[in-house]
Amino acid sequence: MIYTEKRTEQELRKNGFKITPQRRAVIDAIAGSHEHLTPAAIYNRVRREHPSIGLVTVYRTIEVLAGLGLICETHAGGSCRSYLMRRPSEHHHHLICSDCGKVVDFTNCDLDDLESRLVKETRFKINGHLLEFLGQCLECSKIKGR
Amino acid sequence: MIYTEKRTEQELRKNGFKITPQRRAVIDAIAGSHEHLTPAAIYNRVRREHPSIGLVTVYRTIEVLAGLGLICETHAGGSCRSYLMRRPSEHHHHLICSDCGKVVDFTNCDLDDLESRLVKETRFKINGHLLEFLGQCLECSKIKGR
DNA sequence: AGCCAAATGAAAACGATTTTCAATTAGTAA
DNA sequence: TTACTAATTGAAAATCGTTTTCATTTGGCT
Repeated sequence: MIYTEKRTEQELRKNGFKITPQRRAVIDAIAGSHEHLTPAAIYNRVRREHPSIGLVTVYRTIEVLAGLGLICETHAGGSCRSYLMRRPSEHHHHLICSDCGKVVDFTNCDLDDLESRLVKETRFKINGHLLEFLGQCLECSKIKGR
Repeated sequence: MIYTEKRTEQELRKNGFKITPQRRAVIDAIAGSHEHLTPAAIYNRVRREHPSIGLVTVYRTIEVLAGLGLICETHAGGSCRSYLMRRPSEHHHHLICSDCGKVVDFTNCDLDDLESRLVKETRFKINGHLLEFLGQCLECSKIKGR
C-alpha cells in the first residue's frame, strides 16, 4: 500500500510532474481503496483530510495518473452510453488503430467459456460484453515505425 | 429487420405505450444499424427522415426501449468513469452491473489465441485490449426481477 | 533566498441529459 | 365518425459532470 504510493510518486517525478500535497491526497485516496472510485467519490475522500482542495484538482490529477497508466479507468473515454437493437445472435467487436482511428470489425470472440465462468463465480446475469483491441494498423506501423 | 421493428412495436403496445411516428423513427434508426449508436447518433439518423423531432423525444424513447429490454445499453447508467489504482498484479477486466453500477474485477481473460488470430489476419500490431461484461448483479436481479 | 514553469482554486463555460409545462395526438369509447 | 382523456411531444430551463480560463500560489531548481 505505502509501497504503491511511493512508486506512484517516483513515477510522477520521473515524468516531470511536481509532488504537491493535493496530488498526494488524491493518490492516497485511490490507493487506499480497493473499490473503483468515481471522481466525485475520490473528491469526497480527499476532502476529509484536505477540505480546501478543489474538485478541478482532483480531475486534473486523475488525468495525469491515468495518462501515465498508474490508475486504471473503467469505460474508455469518449461518449458514455450507446445502444444496439437486441438481436437473437450476431454481434461483433472492434480492432482500433490508435494512430489513424481505423476500425476493423471481427466476430467469433469466443468468450463463452469465460462468460460461464463469470456467471458461476459472481452470480451476475450477463447481458453482453464490450471487447476492443487497440493497436497500430499496418500502414501506421510503417509510417511511424516504433 | 422489419421483423425486429414489428416485434418491438408489439412489445411497446403490450406494455401500454403508444406508437407514435417519432417512436417508429427511433426504432427504425436503431434497428437499421448494426453498430452501437449514441443518443446523439440516433438523433442525427432520425432527423434525416423526421427533421422536426426533438432530442428530448429520442432520449425518452431510448429510456422506454431500454427499460423493456428491447435495446441493449453499453456502459452502465449513472456516472461514467471510475478509477482504481493499478497494482503490480496488473491486467484485469470488469464485470459491470448496468443497474447499480457495481464493478467486479476479474483476471485470466485468456484472449491470446484470439489476439494471434487477429494479428495474422489484419497485420495490426496489437498493444492492448478492453474487455467489459455487462449485466445485472445478484442483488439487482432480485429487486427488479426479469 | 530567489526564480520560473507548473499547479492550484474559483468562476465561467461546456456538453450531455433531465425536468417542467403548455400544446398536441394516439387510442379508445360513445 | 366524433369526442374524450391520458400519454406524448417539443421548447426552454434546469441540472449534472467535466473542462477551460485566468489570476494567484508553490515545488523544485539555482
